[in-house]
Amino acid sequence: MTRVAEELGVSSMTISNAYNRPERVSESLREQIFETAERLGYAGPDPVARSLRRQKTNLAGVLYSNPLSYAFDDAAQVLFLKGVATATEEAGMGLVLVAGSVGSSPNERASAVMDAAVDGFVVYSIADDDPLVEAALRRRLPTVIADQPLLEDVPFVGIDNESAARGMARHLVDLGHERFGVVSFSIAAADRAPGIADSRRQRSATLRVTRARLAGYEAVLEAAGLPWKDVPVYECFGSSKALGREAADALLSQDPPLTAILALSDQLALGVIEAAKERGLSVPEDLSVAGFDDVPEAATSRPPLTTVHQDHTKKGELAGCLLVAQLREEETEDTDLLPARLVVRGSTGRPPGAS
Amino acid sequence: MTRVAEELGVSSMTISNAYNRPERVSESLREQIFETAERLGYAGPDPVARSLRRQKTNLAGVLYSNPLSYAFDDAAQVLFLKGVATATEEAGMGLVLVAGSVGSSPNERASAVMDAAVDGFVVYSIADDDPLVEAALRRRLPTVIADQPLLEDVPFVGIDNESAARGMARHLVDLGHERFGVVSFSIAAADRAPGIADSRRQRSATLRVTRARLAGYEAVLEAAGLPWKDVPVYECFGSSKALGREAADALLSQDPPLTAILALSDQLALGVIEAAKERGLSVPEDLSVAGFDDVPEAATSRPPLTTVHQDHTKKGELAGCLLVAQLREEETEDTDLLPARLVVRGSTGRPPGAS
DNA sequence: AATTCCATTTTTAACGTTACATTTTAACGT
DNA sequence: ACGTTAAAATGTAACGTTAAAAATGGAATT
Repeated sequence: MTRVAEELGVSSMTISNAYNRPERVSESLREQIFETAERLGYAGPDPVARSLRRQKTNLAGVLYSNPLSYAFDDAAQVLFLKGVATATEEAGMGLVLVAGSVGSSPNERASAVMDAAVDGFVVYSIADDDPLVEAALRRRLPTVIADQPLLEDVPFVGIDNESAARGMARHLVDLGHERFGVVSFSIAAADRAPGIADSRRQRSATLRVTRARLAGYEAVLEAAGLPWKDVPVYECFGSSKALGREAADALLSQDPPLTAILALSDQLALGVIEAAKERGLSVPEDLSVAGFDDVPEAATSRPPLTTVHQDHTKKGELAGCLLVAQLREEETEDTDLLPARLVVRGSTGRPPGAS
Repeated sequence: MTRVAEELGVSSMTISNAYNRPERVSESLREQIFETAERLGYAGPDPVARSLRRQKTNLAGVLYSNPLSYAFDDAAQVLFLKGVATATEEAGMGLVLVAGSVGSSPNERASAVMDAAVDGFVVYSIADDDPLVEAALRRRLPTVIADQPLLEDVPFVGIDNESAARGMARHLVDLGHERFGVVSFSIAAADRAPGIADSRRQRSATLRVTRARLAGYEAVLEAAGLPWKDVPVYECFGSSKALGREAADALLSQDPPLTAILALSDQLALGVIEAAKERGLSVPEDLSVAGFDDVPEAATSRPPLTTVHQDHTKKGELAGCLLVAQLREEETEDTDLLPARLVVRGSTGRPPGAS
C-alpha cells in the first residue's frame, strides 16, 4: 500500500479510504488509486493486517479432535458442518477447519488451537479430558460445544442421548428381545485394541455421548430384568461400516446367539447388517439391528434402518448461530437440547421364534 | 504479551522466546512466564500478529462460487474436499472454506476472495468468466484450479471430460440406442429458467466441464449418424436428485420416446431414475440412464448406475499437494489429468425392441 | 471581507508479533 | 584477577493496516 501511496504522493490513509470508504475519496483520485494499484500489483488491503488492526478475523473455527479426513467419511458429520457453514455464511463469516490431531503430545495437539486465527470456536464432539478443549477455552474466545463435552458456562448444542437410547432399547424389549449385543464407538481414548469393553472400561468412559447412550440401554434392559453385565459391548475406535462388520464378527459368534444388536451409529449398524447377511442371517427375521443418527442412507439401505433421528444440519446451524450471537455479544441460552426421535424401519422385528 | 512482560519485568522478546524457542530461555524463567501468563489470561502469541510478522498464515483456502451448503450436498464435492484436507493437514496447514456467493455484484463476490487470510487458493470448479477467479489471481497467491476454468500458467487438476463423455456415449450407441436425451447441469450463468438449451445456449457455455462433456456426447452421436440438433439437452442449475426428476419430467414426454438419457452427474441421473420409475418405466429395460462421477451411492442404488468413474478424493489431494508444493516454491507440473473410466452397471442396456 | 461549512485529505498512534543484531550475565580455566 | 566462551536476555525495527482526530482548502453564507 505504501508503494501506491508514494507513487501518487498521497497518504496511506487515502488508499485505505479508497478501498474501505470510497465515498470519502474524490472519484478522480479513487480511480487513479485503483489504476496505480493494478499497475503495481497491489491487490487491496491485506486481510491479515486488517485483522490485527481490527482485532477480528471474521472467521469461525470448527474444532475436531481427529484428522479432518475422518469428518468427511461420516454423513452425520458432513451434515453438521453444512449447518455450521450455513450459519456462518449468513453472518458473513468464513469457516476454518481446525484438526487437533497432528501431534500426539498434548502440547502439539493444542498448538493447532493456539495457532488458529479465528474469532471463536465450534467444538465438535470431543472427549471430556481432551487437552484440545482446555486449549480452546484458554484462548477465551467465544465457544460453542456440540455433542460433547458438556461444560459449565459453555453454550452447548446436542440431544438427550440417554433418553433417545432408552427409547430405542424399549422398542426392542417391547418386540420381545432378550439377548442383546451392543456395538459402540469410542468409550475413551484409543489406548487399547478394539474389542469387548468390560464394566470397568465402561465406567471410565470419557466420551459423554457414548456414556449416555450406553446408560440409556442399560437402564431399560435392567428394568426388563436383563442384567447389563451379560450384554457384550464391543468397542470400535471410529464409526464406519468396516468397523461395524468387525464388531459383528465378534458378537455373532456368541452362543446362544444374540437376537438384537444395538449400534451407536448408523454406519456401524450398516456394517453389522452387511456382516450378518454374509453369515446367512436375515435382518430382521434372524437378527434385529438398530442404528443411531438417521443419516440419509439409513432410509434407503436394505432393509431400511431402525434408528434414532436427529437433525444434524440444524444442530450445526444452531451451533453456528450461537457462536455468531456470542460474537455479537448477544445473550443466549446456555444449553440447547434438540429433539431426537425413534424411527422404526425395517431392520428391527420380533425375535426368531416369537409369535 | 506486554502485560506479562511488564509483570515480570522482562522484555517482550523473552516472552516470545519462551513460547517459540523454549530452549533459549532458562527453565525457571520459562516456568514463571507460563504461570504469569496463565494468571493474566494470556493464551500465547496471537496468531494474527504472528501471521502479519511472518507474512504467512499457514492456511489454504478452498474457493467455491456457490454457497458452501451446496458443496456439502454433493458427495463428489465432499470427497474432493476430503482430499484437499488430507493434503493440507499433512503439510501442517489449516483449511479455510471461502464462498464467493454472498453478494451478487462482481465486487461483492470478489470481496470474499480479497478478505481471505490465506497463503494460497484451491479454486474448485468455477465458470470461465466468474470474477472470483480473476480476483483470486489478482492476489498473486499460489493457486491451483480444479476442474475449471483451465487457464494458462495456473496449475490444474481434472479429468479429460470430453474423452470420458465420448466413452459413455459410445457405450450407449453400441448398445443400439438411437433416441437420446441429455440432462445437464449449468451451461452458463443462471440468467434464465431451467429448460431445453438450444444450440445458441450451448455455444455460449462458460462452464468448461459442461462444454467438454456435451462436446464428447455430440462427437460420438454425430459420428453414429444421429444429428446432435435433434438431441434435447435439458439444463438444470445445480446437481441434485430433485433437479434430475424435474428434467426427466420434461424429457420423458418426448414423442417418440427417448431410449437413453445421459446425465452429467450421478445425482441428476439418480433423480431421472426415480422419475422414470414413477412413470412406470423400468430401467434399463424401457430406458437406459447414465450418470457421471461415480459417487459411492451409484454402486448401491437400484439399479446400480452406469457412470464415469473419477477419484474425487485423489483429485482433491493432488490439488492440495500442488498448492503446498507451490508454497514451498517447488517446481510442479502445470496440468495434471487424472484418469477416468467408464463403469458399466445395471442402469444401461439394450433399447426396447432390440434383440 | 469575514465567517461558516463541508468535502477531502493527513497525522498520529497503535494492533501483537518476531528476525536480527546486540548486550548482559554466568561459568570456567589459567 | 583476567580473558574466553557460551548462555540468557534485550533493543530495535519492521509487518500492513485503520480509528480517531486534526488539518486543509475552497465554496457558500452572512
